Amino acid sequence: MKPLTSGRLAAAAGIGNEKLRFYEREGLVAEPPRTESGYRLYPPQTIDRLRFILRAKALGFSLAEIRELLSLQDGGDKAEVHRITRSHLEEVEARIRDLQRIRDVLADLESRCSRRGPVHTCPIIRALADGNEILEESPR
Amino acid sequence: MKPLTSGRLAAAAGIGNEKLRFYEREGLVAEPPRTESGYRLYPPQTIDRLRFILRAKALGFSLAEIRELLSLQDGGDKAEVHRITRSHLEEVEARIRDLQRIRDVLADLESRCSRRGPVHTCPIIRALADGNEILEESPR
DNA sequence: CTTGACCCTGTACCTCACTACAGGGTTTAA
DNA sequence: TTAAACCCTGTAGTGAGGTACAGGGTCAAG
Repeated sequence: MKPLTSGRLAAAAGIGNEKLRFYEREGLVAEPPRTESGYRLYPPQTIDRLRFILRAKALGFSLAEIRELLSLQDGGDKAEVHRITRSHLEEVEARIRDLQRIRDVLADLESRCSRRGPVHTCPIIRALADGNEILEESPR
Repeated sequence: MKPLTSGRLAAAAGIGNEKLRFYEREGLVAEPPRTESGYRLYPPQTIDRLRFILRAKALGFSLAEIRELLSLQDGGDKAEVHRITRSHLEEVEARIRDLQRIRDVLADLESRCSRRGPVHTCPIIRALADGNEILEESPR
């Protein structure tokens, strides 16, 4: 396969040209060689690198984490990969717990609110106004 | 109780002065009367309004949703309160499902990665590089 | 040889919810 | 009376992850 122009590479990865340039600025994709006239010519493996990025994003890794994972990909420390994954997993689990707490409160309030009558009798509004049964911890 | 200056009100609600001004600009807190010299003088009930805002935030409502809830608080439609809560609840539930899917993939990959050996044999890196067992749906 | 599709750089803008000044004026306690 | 502590306005910056031009240059088909 031959080198790809930025447009072809972006299309092959299913992203836009600007996003590709953004990833280059962010150091996720290496600066490719250029033609005489300044056009970027990407080696075809860059598609795999982009796919790697997109999959990691789908798993909720931040671009900073992805940058780390990429740097480990070719000859890094397995324990490091582990550490990053573990840390991300813990964050995800914490976020799930936060959201479940929120969901429980909301579901409870909702179920206890009859759809009729004056609004100030609504448990949702009352809970917000009076503060009973609402929690201290912060969601992100 | 007497009217409060912005600093006292902010302190009473446990927030900073600038945040208070921000909420005023955003229409969550009404513009209070002023002294001759332009100082804001808040009616003491404003503390309750701020607490309402903070509680709703703790439940993950956006400022736009909170603005709606506040406007319904004094004489709105109960069905509307319901609608907003329901819609937020559904969002929270969707987010939980996304994160659980992510958690499951991460936990599985992590458990299958021995901490030794070359990095390219690590299922985490392999999954990202080769794309097997990763999902299509996007998290937000 | 012209037209349109492509590529370049740089900068500005988007969302969300703040946060941080700069450059003043006012109030209060010692 | 003077210094600290407070208040005002307006504007700009943060972080994350992009998106959208403007104002050019280049390449391929007809």
